[in-house]
Amino acid sequence: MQFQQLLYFVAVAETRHFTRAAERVHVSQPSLSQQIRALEKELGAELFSRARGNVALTDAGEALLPLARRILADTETARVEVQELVQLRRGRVRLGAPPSLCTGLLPDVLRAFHDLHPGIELLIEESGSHDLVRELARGALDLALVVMPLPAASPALTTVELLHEDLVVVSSAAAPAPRRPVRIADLEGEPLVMFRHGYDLRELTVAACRAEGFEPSFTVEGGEMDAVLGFVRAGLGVAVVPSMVAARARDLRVTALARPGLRRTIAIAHRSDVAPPRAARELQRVLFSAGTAGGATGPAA
Amino acid sequence: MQFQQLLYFVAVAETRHFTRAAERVHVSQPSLSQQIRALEKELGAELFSRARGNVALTDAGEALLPLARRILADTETARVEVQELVQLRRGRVRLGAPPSLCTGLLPDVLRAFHDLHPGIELLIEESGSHDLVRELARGALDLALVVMPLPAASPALTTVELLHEDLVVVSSAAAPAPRRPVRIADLEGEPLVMFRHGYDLRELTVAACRAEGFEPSFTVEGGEMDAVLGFVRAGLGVAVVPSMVAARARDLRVTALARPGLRRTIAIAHRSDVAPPRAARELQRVLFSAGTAGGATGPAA
DNA sequence: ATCGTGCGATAGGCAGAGGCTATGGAGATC
DNA sequence: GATCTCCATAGCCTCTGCCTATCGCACGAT
Repeated sequence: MQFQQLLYFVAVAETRHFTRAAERVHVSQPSLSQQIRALEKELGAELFSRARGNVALTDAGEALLPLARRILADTETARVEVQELVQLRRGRVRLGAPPSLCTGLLPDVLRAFHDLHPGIELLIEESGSHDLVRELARGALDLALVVMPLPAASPALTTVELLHEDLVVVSSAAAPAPRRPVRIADLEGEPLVMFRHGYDLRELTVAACRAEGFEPSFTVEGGEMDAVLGFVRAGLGVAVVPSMVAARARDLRVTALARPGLRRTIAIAHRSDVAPPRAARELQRVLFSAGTAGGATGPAA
Repeated sequence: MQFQQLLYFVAVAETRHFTRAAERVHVSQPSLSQQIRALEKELGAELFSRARGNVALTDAGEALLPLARRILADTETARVEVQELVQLRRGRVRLGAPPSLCTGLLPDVLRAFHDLHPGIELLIEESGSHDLVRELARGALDLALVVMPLPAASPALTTVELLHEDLVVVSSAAAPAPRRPVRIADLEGEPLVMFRHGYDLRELTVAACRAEGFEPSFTVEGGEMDAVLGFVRAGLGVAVVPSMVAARARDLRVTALARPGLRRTIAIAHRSDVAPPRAARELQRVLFSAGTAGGATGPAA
């Protein structure tokens, strides 16, 4: 049994006419007759009574017709469904990202992506890089934005650098302006508002201070991104955040760090062994065009 | 898209293994790979992610799988349904027959047929030959038992003689026994119980009397078969009926007609231009074996 | 590090299936 | 009775699907 045979069969059933059915399916009449015969032979039953000038379904033909129609409709559905995935009219991307990027980069990028492909479902997992790497490996995520370098002993992931973010110091607009530009060493003794454990920014900042030979002092610690910014706004201290996040908090004073400053590298990661779904690759593309077009520094040359 | 490709696709999806899938569907592994590739190319999307040692469905594959399963299940159903018709496990016969045969021949034959093929639906249309011929031509009946010869101007029907029935005279067991054997001429003046118009038996009997030069006289006329027998039983007169019917009315006196007597020829008719359904052909076969095995005379040599 | 092993992809050849054109033959039509 | 319509048949060609043989690659064991 073959799809063409069913197609021809339905055409004959509907036209009650071999020659016209052949025209409809764009084959010669003998080819159509031959295929109908082959189908009848395989099923072991005549499907049409070929009375002169009056082709009619036999009982076997009547039994086959609805199933043939359904099979053909299903094949069409299959084609359409796959096409919708291919053409990004439907689909799903499971994207992991650290909180700082969810606040800074993602809103605009996801908005742009959604405008391009409104049929694609976007699932965001907001976690530290460590968790994201694990979820990627499990197959629970298609893509993740991660802070480089990845934790040691990472599973086989492919990473592509997306952008470098400069870190800046934010402080309350009401407080006295700090010296500009701020050096890391200037943060010694400075009251800091610090993220909870798990933020890459925390590890990065603390490591930088230790490299300068001091332990940073926290007035408040443990909050998420929004809370940290709120504490800073309330004058509880200053915080080190990505420039992209600082740019969005317009009522805070933003001070750059003195060279060489602090920067972190954001990369897009996915499993090396399986190609991400079409929609995920498209999101990756949009992320890159946004990354290079936006204010942050693009990937290293 | 082809059925085999879907079959191979489902096999790979279920085994997650090209080589084992190829074994399962009894083709070589390259052939299977090639067909999967062809399917992927036609659909324009990868269906499997071929990670080393871990073949997995892509999103397109996930979308296709349920439809592929359903399509394959439908083809199997189609095969089975047609087979059931072919093997007479299912089906329908629309049989027309005159009342005398519905009373005489059919009960036993239909019982035998039903025992052979309990899944076949039997629809009986009880009418005069004239109506039956019309219904056959319309396609409302598959087969009809008709009294020969057919009415003039019959549409293109194929008839096969089934049996010759002798007509006999039945009379009340309580009434005085008629002379034996009765001649047609003896019916002159004899009170007759006569069927309603439309019975072939009526036309046949009246024609026979007229051929002898007299008009038959009816005490009661217009009843169906059962009513006529009842009137005879009640002593209202005698009636001319087929021997097969008379044999079933055991409380009536049955008297043969003197040679050459009266007989009628029963034939099986169907449209010449379309072959009857399988079940109808089978009923035809059973009718013949019953006709030759039963008490009546078989078809003319 | 090297080799063996398992697995999917690739190459090349063969046979069959399905398509086409041309033609046959049986009813219907004028 | 000539013609027309329409489905079946015949013969040929191409393309496809299957096969065997082999490659390439990653992984595991030695």
